[in-house]
Amino acid sequence: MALGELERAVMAQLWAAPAPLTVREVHDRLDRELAYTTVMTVLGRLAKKGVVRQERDGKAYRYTAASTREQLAASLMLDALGDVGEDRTAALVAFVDQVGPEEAAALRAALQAAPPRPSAMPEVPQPRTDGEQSGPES
Amino acid sequence: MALGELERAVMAQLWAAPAPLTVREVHDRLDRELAYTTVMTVLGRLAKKGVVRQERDGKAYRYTAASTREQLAASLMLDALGDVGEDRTAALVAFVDQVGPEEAAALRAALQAAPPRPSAMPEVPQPRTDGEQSGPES
DNA sequence: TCGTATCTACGACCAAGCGTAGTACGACGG
DNA sequence: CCGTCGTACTACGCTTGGTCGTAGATACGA
Repeated sequence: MALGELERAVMAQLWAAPAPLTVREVHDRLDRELAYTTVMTVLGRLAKKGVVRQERDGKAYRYTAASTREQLAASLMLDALGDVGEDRTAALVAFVDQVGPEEAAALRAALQAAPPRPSAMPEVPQPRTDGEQSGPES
Repeated sequence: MALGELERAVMAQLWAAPAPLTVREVHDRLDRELAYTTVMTVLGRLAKKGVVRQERDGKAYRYTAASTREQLAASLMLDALGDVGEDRTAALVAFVDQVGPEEAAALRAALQAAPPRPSAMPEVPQPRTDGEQSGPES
């Protein structure tokens, strides 16, 4: 689904904030000179896509990112992987070839942490793994 | 940049063919009922994006994919990684968490095959687009 | 030399997604 | 009762992708 430029900027604010933000708060934190309603529209669109969650707070809404930045990035990568590659493993090989050594190292470490066990659940608070979470599918 | 639906279908034909194809050939192989010019336009756009290369063959052009399907998938994944994640390694960890065990195994194997070496660029056709090369950037 | 079949080059149209914003309207505090 | 704040709805311009039509060059057979 891939976010647009402004959408990404908005997400950045949500990710940076420790707590849910209102439209006004997001608007104020964005450096750009935007109309209040612009930010509202964007947040609404993000909510419709499932990328952010909105919770009522009195008259206003507060918005939170539905998944972490990393999870979203991972989902997007998965999308790309599925879109073009039917041979996923081959694509992954190519991917490893294209990432730099640092990233390769990171991958190695990640794979070590999550062995071929389906239950790759460390004691880290895994965000909301019910029906759907990390996958704002396109 | 992410390809559209038709664009992907066209690419599939190019990847499936053993040799460069003309517009007509692609058109004939596509199952859909499309105007000849539609396929031509799409091929032209793909060429402009650097995803396919066109070589003159008499009056007509012959088209080839600029990179393998796997490489393109990998590039797209890289794009996704860069778009949302500034913390690339963390995103990679999340990615590993999201891929299935089979893919994880593939990754492991790929990492084993390609040790901490820089410049892991095989002799695969790099998208000859004068200005830019390895990246059908978004 | 004509007519026809091919091609490419251009331009056009439409739908969808994104950036941007105005207007209408309900709720609240003075 | 009135200004403020917040949401809902609508809209418009742009870009991109899907889909063609038309025009111009060219090759080939009659």
